[in-house]
Amino acid sequence: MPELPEVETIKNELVPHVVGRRISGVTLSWEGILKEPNAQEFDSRIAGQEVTGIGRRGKYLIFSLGSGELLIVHLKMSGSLLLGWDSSSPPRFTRAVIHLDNGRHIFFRDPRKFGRMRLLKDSTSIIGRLGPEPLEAGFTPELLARLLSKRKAPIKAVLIDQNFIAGLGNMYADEALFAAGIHPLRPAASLTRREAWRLHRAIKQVLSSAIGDKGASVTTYFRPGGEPGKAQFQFRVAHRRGENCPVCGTSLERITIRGRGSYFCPRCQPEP
DNA sequence: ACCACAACCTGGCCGC
DNA sequence: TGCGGCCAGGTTGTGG
Repeated sequence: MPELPEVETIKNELVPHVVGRRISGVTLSWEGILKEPNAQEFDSRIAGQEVTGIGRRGKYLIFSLGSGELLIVHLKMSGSLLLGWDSSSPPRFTRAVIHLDNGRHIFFRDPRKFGRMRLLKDSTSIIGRLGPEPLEAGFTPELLARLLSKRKAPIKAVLIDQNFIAGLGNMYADEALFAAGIHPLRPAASLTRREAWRLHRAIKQVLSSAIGDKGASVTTYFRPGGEPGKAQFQFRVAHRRGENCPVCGTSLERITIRGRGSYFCPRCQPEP
């Protein structure tokens, strides 16, 4: 599932192949992948544009175009962007193909059809509400502690709220809570100052380490060249129900919080 | 402002 | 071999 480390990796690995190229056209194999504008207008506005840069905000990928417009892509749960030379044999579940002027193509593959792309003149409506970027300097322990003190919901639910912090998803929230020794059902405001600081450190560590491993290939995530990431091998609790805790040996548990599977160690992360 | 939940989607896996 | 049920979970919209 693409969270911040996966989207960051995709961005980094697309840049050398895509920035400076022109988009000769886009083929929609499934029109629902385009959120706005309509297909006809999209085609006329994007054809011939140079990609001048690729950025990331939270889990959004942002392609800057020569006209100043932005192509904003969200991969949701099962999307990937794969580079290839042969558009006559796209990967299975390809929903759109972005054709580049050097004969290369970006295949937007997405089995579950949750992913979307849109063409906008201005990104503020999309990313303006997002919380702070957890790997940037503005995300300080003091800021995290202050934000947490205002929220009564379970800390797990708060961490995956994109308006609270941008980019953290289900897997890395579980990993950060384990690293900080905090039970996922603890009310956010109940964290002590010391716990908030531990959590701040854990979030940064877990995300940076996963970027170093080029993301986690738990189910459908692949890098643009088709290779998997390696971060899943570093997971200590996520998707490991029934396995033994790497710290204390206790059997790891899974509970559902806000409809999301939450994995934790009942001993290292004591009940609220 | 905060909180909670349903809906959107479909493939892969497991047990029977 | 087939089939039903579970699991994966980011965002949006709705309502309290």
